[in-house]
Amino acid sequence: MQASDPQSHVSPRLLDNLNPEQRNAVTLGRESALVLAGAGSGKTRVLTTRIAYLIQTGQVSPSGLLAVTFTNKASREMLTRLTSMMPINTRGMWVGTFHGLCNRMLRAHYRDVNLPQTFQILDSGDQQSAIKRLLKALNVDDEKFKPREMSWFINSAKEQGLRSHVVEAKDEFTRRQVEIYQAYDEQCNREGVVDFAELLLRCYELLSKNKPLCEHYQNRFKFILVDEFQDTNRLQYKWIQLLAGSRTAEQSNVVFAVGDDDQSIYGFRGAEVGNMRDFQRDFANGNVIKLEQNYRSEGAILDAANAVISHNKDRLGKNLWTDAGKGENLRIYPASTDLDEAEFVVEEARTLNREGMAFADMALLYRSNAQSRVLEHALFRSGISYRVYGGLRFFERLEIKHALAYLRLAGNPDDDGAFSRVVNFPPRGIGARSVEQVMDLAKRYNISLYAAAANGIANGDLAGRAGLAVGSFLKICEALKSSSGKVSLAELVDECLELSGLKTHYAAEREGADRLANLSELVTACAQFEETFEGPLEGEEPTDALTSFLTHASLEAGEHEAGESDDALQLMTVHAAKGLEFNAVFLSGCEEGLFPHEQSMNDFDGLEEERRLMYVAITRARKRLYLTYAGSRMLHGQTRYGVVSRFIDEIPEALCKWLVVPDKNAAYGAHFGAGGFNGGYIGNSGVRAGGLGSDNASSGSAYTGHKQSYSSQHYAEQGNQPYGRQGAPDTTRAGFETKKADTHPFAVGQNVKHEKFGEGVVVNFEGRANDARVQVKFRTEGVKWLSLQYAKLSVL
DNA sequence: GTTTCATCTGTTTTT
DNA sequence: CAGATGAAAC
Repeated sequence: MQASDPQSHVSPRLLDNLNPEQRNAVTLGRESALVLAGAGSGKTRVLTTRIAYLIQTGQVSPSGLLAVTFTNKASREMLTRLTSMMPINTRGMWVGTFHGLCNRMLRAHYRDVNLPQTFQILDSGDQQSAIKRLLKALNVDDEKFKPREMSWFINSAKEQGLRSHVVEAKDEFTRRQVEIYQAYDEQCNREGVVDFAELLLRCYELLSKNKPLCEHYQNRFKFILVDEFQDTNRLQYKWIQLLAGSRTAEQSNVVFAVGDDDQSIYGFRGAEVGNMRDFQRDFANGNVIKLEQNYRSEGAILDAANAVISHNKDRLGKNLWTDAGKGENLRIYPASTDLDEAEFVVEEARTLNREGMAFADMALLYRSNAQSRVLEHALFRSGISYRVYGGLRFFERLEIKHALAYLRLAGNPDDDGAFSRVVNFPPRGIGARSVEQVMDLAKRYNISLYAAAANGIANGDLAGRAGLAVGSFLKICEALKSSSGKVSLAELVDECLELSGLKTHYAAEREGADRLANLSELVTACAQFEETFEGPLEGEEPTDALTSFLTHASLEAGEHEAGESDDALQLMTVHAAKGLEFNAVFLSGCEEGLFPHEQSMNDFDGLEEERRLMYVAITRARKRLYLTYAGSRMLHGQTRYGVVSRFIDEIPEALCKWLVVPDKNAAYGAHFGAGGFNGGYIGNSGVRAGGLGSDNASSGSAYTGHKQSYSSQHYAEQGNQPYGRQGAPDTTRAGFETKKADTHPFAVGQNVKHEKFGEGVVVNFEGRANDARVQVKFRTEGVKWLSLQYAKLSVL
């Protein structure tokens, strides 16, 4: 390797435009290293360029390296970039997520791990229902052992590499949990299914127990690259250790780990930041490369991020810098309510758009999904197109799950989860009673539900109406099973939708149109999948298209990729935004209890993780960042009063520009009337420094008379400590509702009465003055739009 | 056996 | 507030 300069073989521009640290990382020799890559420091670029570099310099063949990421998106991105850098056939390369790669190994050695070739993967929902089913079968009180908590217990044990027989049980309760854990694993084995954590654990055990096999992989993967290392859990760490080989340092494979401890935001699901420290000890041996130059955000944004994260105690230490200018200050908007916050975002996004920024370059972020509702509502009314990421994904939709359950049964009749999901869906006269009979039979003979049902009918245990109904269900499954080898995947699904009666069922249902559309989307998805589906590589176990598709459905859940074309504002949680960047970012709900979330703010680790989450949020923005919070918001059906997030307080005042809406009416009046008034709020820096009183008084006559309004009251009362306990929420509330009454008397939620339609409640409104219309949900007449000008509507 | 209504509950992030 | 579950009506 030293004989000839390896760089001479490298394609001409591969290493261009890399800064010294990046280049260092890319061209590193045969040694393990930890790359501490700050947000926006070109992490993915380094990772992919290194792969290209290793291949081009002949240090490794494409099949001799293993690159593992955390998300499907990241691995796809890696492959895309790689193919754009060099002509390469990525098929056969071991690039994927932890779960994807483990799945691949388990499929290849399914006999060694005691799994059926067609084993299926339980997603978290499937796992939950499996546990519920188990608890019922064991006659365990699911109030005392809640399925949620049980799945947490089981998953965290697995993520630490612990099987039930080695879990320590200090008390009776835990002992019982361990028993359930064991029973759960037995159930999964019986049914031939694995959950997410099992995928990793089973693979780890395969390698650790099967020395020749482990050595085979160790010999193969000379270079191992790990993305988002801070998100790895203990089991993943040990898996990497196994593959790296625990031989002498010279012989051991090279592990190149890239991560950012400041962006570790998955501790709640078992990720251990501590792995980064351990890695330095076990692998890198002090070999740490820091990427600290940020190419994404402008100065003020970056400074704010650094300031916030500096409050964390437990850090490896890293400070991002940029040679971009200071840029704009962060804009902070204290909204009166969540509705006000949403309206602000709408107005502001519109203004930015008018000024030339595409909506698609803006993101609206929130801490928890529940917050998106109000925001979406405001966007919907404004007519701005938007896209929500996350939420329920394609393969998680109920109707899709049902259809997939039939397909799973076609592939593996022992899948009791799938069986119970659809025995009586669509309803075919198999009630709880009949299902119980089948379950009893299954338990008595220790066989699957499917087998029990078949036996029961054959030997008369299951007779009469119940027997007939169950028989018809089994017929459907058999028909699908016999078709599965013969027809194409898409045809099979089509047949499944017909035979099962799902199509008919949803066609008859009042609100079934969407579900029907999704089902036909499923057929399309199958056709597409089949097109790209390639048989096994040489030496690989053949996997049929059906099993592959079902695996794909569990592992990838189907991100929404439609609608890329139109210019839509992007809505997502902060977690979902990790790795992305936008010209403008709105971070909503910057309130204590929400962000930091109340579930996390009480313990030290939780709070530090929340702060890292804040750091992630801030560093998503390139040019402009808005932080908004609301004095009150609806949460779980009741109004909650919030105070500004401590994280905002951790941002130096000099980087902030406070936006205040002194009076909504004045702002709207100006907005709709005179054209010149832009936005309706006044920039105010130094508010928190205590200068507000005078600032407020001098900033214009338009609103000085409205001391009632939330913002001014807020500051007037609280001076330079804006987030003390909320003093007078009642005034706030009154102020807000008065405002509503001014626009028209029928606020959302108002109970009203109509001469013809009777009583109802206002659910929406639009327009103003003469052409105002309200949407009313009547008790008996359904939902109607009414024009206030004509409809005789009275307040109740 | 199925539908509907009412009550309850749980609320962070996800491969 | 919404989704899930359970009890009573159909």
